Amino acid sequence: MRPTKRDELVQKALQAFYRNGFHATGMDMLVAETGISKTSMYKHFRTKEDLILAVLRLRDEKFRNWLYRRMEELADTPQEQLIAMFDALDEWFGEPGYKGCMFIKASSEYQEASHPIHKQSADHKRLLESHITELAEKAGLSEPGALARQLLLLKEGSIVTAHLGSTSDPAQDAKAAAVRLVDLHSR
Amino acid sequence: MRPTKRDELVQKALQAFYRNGFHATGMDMLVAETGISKTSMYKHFRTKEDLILAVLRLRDEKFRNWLYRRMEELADTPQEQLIAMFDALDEWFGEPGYKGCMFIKASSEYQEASHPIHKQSADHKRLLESHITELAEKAGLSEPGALARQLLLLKEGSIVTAHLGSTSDPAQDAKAAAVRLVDLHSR
DNA sequence: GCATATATGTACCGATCTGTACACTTACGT
DNA sequence: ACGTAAGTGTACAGATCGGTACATATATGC
Repeated sequence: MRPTKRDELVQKALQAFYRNGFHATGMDMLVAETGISKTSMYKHFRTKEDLILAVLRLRDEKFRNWLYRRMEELADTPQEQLIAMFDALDEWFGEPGYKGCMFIKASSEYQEASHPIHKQSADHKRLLESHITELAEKAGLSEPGALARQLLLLKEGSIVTAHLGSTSDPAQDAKAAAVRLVDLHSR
Repeated sequence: MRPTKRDELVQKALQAFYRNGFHATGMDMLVAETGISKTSMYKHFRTKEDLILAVLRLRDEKFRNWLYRRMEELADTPQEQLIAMFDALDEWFGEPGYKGCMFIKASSEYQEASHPIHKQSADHKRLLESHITELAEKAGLSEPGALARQLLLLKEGSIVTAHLGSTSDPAQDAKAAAVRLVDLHSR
């Protein structure tokens, strides 16, 4: 029952890090953008790294919730939901402030596999894989694990491509490929 | 006919940036790692950004040369070469110091689409798309542009996934999907 | 031999980085 | 009414950032 300051900080820090990157966003900039004093920040989080980890936890929760819900809203059956993932992504790519995947960026700035930030980003991807695999199982598709991994490759590829100044529509390209792959696993 | 110092700097800076990231690699670290004096660096490049742009130019040249050549070495026909791209990627992912795609990382640290570093990273991806599209045309496959984009989504996805602590083998997953997609375009 | 170009080493500038110290204010529970 | 918790503002430490100044060394071309 204590939402306020700490959560407000994490939420606003999320936006700042997403917009500017992790190294490029200093604690003083966070003070300016959040209106929260630096003393308070360091009372809640011992280091900048701890704050980033909290930000990534929030992002993981928000993103997965959003994606899963949107997939369910857009389609009824598990098989159609797998395809609808790319319609959801398309919506995301079209948002004004779209700047790619926060976890890909985190792992780009903290590259060592042993780094906590890198590990937590990897956790996010693993949770996604579990969920998509389950969905492929529910859909009764063959080789659900392999199919899920392939669909997620299309997802990651489209996320990156949508951020890297593509002229085409990566989500639609990915969807077209996904339709074919799912079809091949449905018989 | 003046290879030496400048090229040596760019080459060693490439390794340092690839290993540590762009923001995280300071000019003093480059002095320590390259053995080249800071004065010399700033005689060749007016700013760190200029150096990074030169590094990305070198990376673009080296990477595309390597990939195109490897695809030709691994397969004879254009159609097989498209598939062989994923065997080449597999070799890359297995290298000791593999840390993902330098251009994805560059665009993660310099996110604004208008930023020169971001734009140059986008150029690299466009050059790849042209080449793969041409290859799909030579192979006589239907909708070569769409197929090329789909294969590149798999490529980018596997590059990211290989860096983000995947337990599976992203290049092989991508290859399996690519085989199916190419097959669907070959009739 | 000597000018010129290219390299080096070191010291430094001002700005910014993460993180801390300290004195002050506000709100709340009992 | 009063103690405690939580927040604020400012100033600063120590390190590092990108970039420069300046004096020196080394090589090459004519």
